Amino acid sequence: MVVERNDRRPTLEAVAARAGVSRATVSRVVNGGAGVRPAVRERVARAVAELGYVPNSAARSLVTRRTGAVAVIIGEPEERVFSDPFFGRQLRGIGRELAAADTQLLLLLVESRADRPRIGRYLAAGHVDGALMFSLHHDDPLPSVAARAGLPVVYGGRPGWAGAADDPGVRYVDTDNRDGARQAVRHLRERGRRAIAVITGPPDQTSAADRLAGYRDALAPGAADPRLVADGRFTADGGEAAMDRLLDAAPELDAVFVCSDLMASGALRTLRERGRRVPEDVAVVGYDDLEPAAWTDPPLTTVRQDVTEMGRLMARMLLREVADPQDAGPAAVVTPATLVVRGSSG
Amino acid sequence: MVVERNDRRPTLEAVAARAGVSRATVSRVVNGGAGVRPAVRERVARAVAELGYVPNSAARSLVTRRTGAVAVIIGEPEERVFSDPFFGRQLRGIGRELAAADTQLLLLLVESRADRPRIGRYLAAGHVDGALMFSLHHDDPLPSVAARAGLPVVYGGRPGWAGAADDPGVRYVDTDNRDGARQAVRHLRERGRRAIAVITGPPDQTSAADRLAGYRDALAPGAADPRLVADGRFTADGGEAAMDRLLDAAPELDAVFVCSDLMASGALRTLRERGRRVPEDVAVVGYDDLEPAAWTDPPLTTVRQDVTEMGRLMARMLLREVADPQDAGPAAVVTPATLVVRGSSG
DNA sequence: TGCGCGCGTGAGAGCGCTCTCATGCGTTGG
DNA sequence: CCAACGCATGAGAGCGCTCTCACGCGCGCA
Repeated sequence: MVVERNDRRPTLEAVAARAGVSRATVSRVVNGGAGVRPAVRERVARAVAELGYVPNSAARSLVTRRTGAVAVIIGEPEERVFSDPFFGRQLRGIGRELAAADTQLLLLLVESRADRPRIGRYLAAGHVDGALMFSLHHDDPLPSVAARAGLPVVYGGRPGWAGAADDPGVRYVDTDNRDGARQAVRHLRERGRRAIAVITGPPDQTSAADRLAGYRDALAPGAADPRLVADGRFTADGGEAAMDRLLDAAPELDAVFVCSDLMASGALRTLRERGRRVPEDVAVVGYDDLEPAAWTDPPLTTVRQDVTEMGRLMARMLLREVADPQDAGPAAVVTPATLVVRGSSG
Repeated sequence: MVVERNDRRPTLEAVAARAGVSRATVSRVVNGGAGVRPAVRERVARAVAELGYVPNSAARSLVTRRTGAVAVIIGEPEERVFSDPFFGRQLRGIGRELAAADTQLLLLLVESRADRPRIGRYLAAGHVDGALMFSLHHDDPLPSVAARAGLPVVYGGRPGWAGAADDPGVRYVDTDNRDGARQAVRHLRERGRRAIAVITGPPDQTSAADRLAGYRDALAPGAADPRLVADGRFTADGGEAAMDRLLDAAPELDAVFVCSDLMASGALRTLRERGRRVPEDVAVVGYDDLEPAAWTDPPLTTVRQDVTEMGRLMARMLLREVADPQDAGPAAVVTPATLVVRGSSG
């Protein structure tokens, strides 16, 4: 026997019938109730409550062309997303800002290559009013899918593809990586260090490229030395290996600017193993100011970025564009970086 | 000057006109193309490609009553979600299973109390076909909101409210916490331990309650001793404090079963501080088998649960119910727990 | 040659909502 | 006392899609 499940949820029509008014009036009440006599509004509100009416989002967004939701897309495998406190803090900022605008945050994880088409379709199909994108490789197809669909997007960090920085249609929030790096290196120079090495991230990430540029900016004229540059791939192990290579190539180095705290933790390990004292023999400055940075021995001097605030800014930018695509507002916002001096730099 | 942005995306109508067929035929092609002559199908496909047509999800789900998306709801603040590898691994299992069914995973974070109504509305409004819920407090309103909306839900871990376990309408995937605890305690007894203490989690979480029950099951008859039970609240600090209390109350204890690895790390700290050797004086068994468990000194004997597999099972259960609400299938699945013996238990 | 059948296609209703516009009522001012 | 106005309400179109049903064509069979 097939049970006829009549679990159709109540419609506007049903509420209207119960309250003895028209659909239009119920709609008005549900959407704020302006221009409805208090007595009627009251009656409708009661009917809504009694039936447990909730507007059907599909029907509503079919006509309003709005969904009240925005997607956050992180192009990293779960293992990184769920172990790096960076994303958590950024999401907190985003979440708060969106909640204030009564907008639902949908987190979409892009793990494998195969996820892209599905997510692209999801975006293009109009499930969301906009998207925030992070950590996409420069050849990721999602930005162009979004652009073709006319979907507002704000990027976390300056996107890497050619021309992105100058395209006023590409909106992003970034921190001043270049200046942060400059501060770090200047600080090392002020402490009297002269042979300052750098451990960089993957050159195809703009944050890594910018930090390297800042390092070069702040170096003494003529102090640039290719032996003092090593790629640590933004991982702890990579940092460890890079430090090894640097010490082999340039044993005389007396400082190292490491472009992420994670890599710095690896570099510290190598320095300890090879008997270099920090900061006496080699001063170390990291980048990011993750919590564990303060736990290292000695505590890590590093560069802080206000990640939560960046999240807020991204959300605000997106909401503004969603509300009014005409009103452009700034295409990019760059937040300052601050040096946090601890023991590792002497 | 206001630019008339005609960025309306192409509709079925437009594709139909271009291909010289009716809307119905285009719809057929878009949805698989069964019963359409190859030549026509080809023509339509070309028109779709040329116009970059993507079906409007709102219109579609208005009639199909399907969205092709399911929500994952985690009732924890971001800081926990994004630092506990547990969720990441579970999400990987879920994500794989959903991707195979071409279903989009939406992660909804519930941080503050104020988020609930919005999320409740999101679920009730029909944005998703079903939901997976984790870590909800037993008084969380979301389950009842979902139930009222007729939304299929599968819980991660047996839900805690009264009667949940016996209600065939409540579906969940859990691990056999009770048996895992039994194995742990039995193992300690086999190693000759007699005064076996336990550090539990919050009693309102079913996993904590079940593990405590398993501990009691496996104890020697008459060996139950209230001095040997302490609540560590599932945190490292809580475990540290609980161990302190246990040693004060029952200095003769020769083993402790700690209901989570995190708490065990705290307990190990206390034992070291108070000069008890592990495992010679006090044997320790944890629970969860998080990665860091193997890093402790000595490496932690613990109980492993296949978290990724649990995620898969949850997703599969949900998809099955979404596909056919009649076909109930099992209301609950309990996966086995396995003891992993390392150095801390002697 | 005639009838019926099956298959490919189109016409059109309807999903649940919003929004415009018309309508009807009460109110005010001349 | 009537015209004019404003405000609350209702009627109805239409958002973009799916799906049922009817239609017409070509075929096989009697």
